[in-house]
Amino acid sequence: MCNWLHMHRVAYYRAAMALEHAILVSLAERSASGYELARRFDASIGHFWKASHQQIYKVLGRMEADKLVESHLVAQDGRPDKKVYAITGEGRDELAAFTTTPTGPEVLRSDLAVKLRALPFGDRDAIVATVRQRRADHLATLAGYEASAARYYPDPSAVPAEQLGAWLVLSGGMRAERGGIEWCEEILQALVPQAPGEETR
Amino acid sequence: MCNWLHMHRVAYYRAAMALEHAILVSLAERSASGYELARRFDASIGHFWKASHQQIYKVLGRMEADKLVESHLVAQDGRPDKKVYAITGEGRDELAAFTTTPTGPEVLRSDLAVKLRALPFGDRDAIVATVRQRRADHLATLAGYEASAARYYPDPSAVPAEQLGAWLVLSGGMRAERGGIEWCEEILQALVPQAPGEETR
DNA sequence: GATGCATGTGCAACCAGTTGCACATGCATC
DNA sequence: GATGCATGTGCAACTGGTTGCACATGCATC
Repeated sequence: MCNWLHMHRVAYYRAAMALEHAILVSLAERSASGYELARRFDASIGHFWKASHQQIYKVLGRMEADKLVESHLVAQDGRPDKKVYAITGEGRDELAAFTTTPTGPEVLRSDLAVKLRALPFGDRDAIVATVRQRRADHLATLAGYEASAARYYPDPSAVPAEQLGAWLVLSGGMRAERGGIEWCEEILQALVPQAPGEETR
Repeated sequence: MCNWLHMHRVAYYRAAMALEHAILVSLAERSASGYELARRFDASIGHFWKASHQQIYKVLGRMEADKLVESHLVAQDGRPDKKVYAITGEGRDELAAFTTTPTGPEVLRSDLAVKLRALPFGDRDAIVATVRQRRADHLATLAGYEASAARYYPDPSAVPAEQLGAWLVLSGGMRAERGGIEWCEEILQALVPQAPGEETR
């Protein structure tokens, strides 16, 4: 029972709705409640696609109306009931179709870049502090990724086929963090020239 | 004449409104019409912060109401009149204040990551094609950045202080593109194992 | 018994950005 | 003269996402 609006949306906006597809991937791997999905987005997928629980519930509702997922209530003891969502056949079709659509160039939005360009008009020390913070964030995120990598992919040259995609994503995440760290260090070198040893924190 | 809404917005949303700040930076460097700003966003700043001309006109209108910028009409011959915007003192204050606000971790949204995680549920060849396209896009963007770098910063070790921020942004852009290219190549190696020479396109 | 916390679902208001469209000038080209 | 293009400004409708809030269960802790 697709109404016109639904068809319109699927036809024209598919490329822009990656949150739906991220949820479909997550549910294709394992069924989950909205709450569990939100925590997965905090933990693994969320490193590459953030989503609040409110947004997830909203999208899940729409996806259920679109028959991409279906839910059933599960009673629990010691905790509130939960609504477990599972991907449908239509959802799997949509996910497969998504992989065949071309992806436009990534949109990157860098607050830090704007601040750097504002260097002549702003507070140099504050910007340096921001860069140090950013560097620390990248280091912490990288450490988390490396722990995941060591745990789940101890031998990167022999990743099982069904985990290859997830491994490549994690590897890309580590690359991005390392690149971010190097950029921060280049910036600090340029803005705070001093003995390299002092730049450890 | 700040109304309550305005104060509310400035107080709570400053960190999230980087487009305004990107425009302020651009206008601090040189006054411009909306049309010219849109082209700058296509050319230089836009590599790190996209904005359509419609969005720019909308934000400029709000910024003028907020007294961050001011405009005057300029008649031209052979072309339509234009409305040239200039940054105000208040705008410069706002820009300086922006540089002192902490920046949260960057939100990255990667369609490609979602597609990679969808590998077991989708079309491997189509994903490979997407990665090849992405790699080509990164190569083209990088070539553009390198041309800018060679032209405007022939000696990276001696960048004038007032251009340092812009140079660091450009350098970060090149880093990001090179990182993206390497990631694409890692993905292609993993998905299409073959003689390296064949992976040139 | 109150307070806080993890679990669990969701609405309402708002904001930023996209898409599609409208309309205007003046030049160059078919 | 029509058609297209670069220049120029902008509105209306919509979507994706954020923020703030509400409400519920049951456990542990003060």
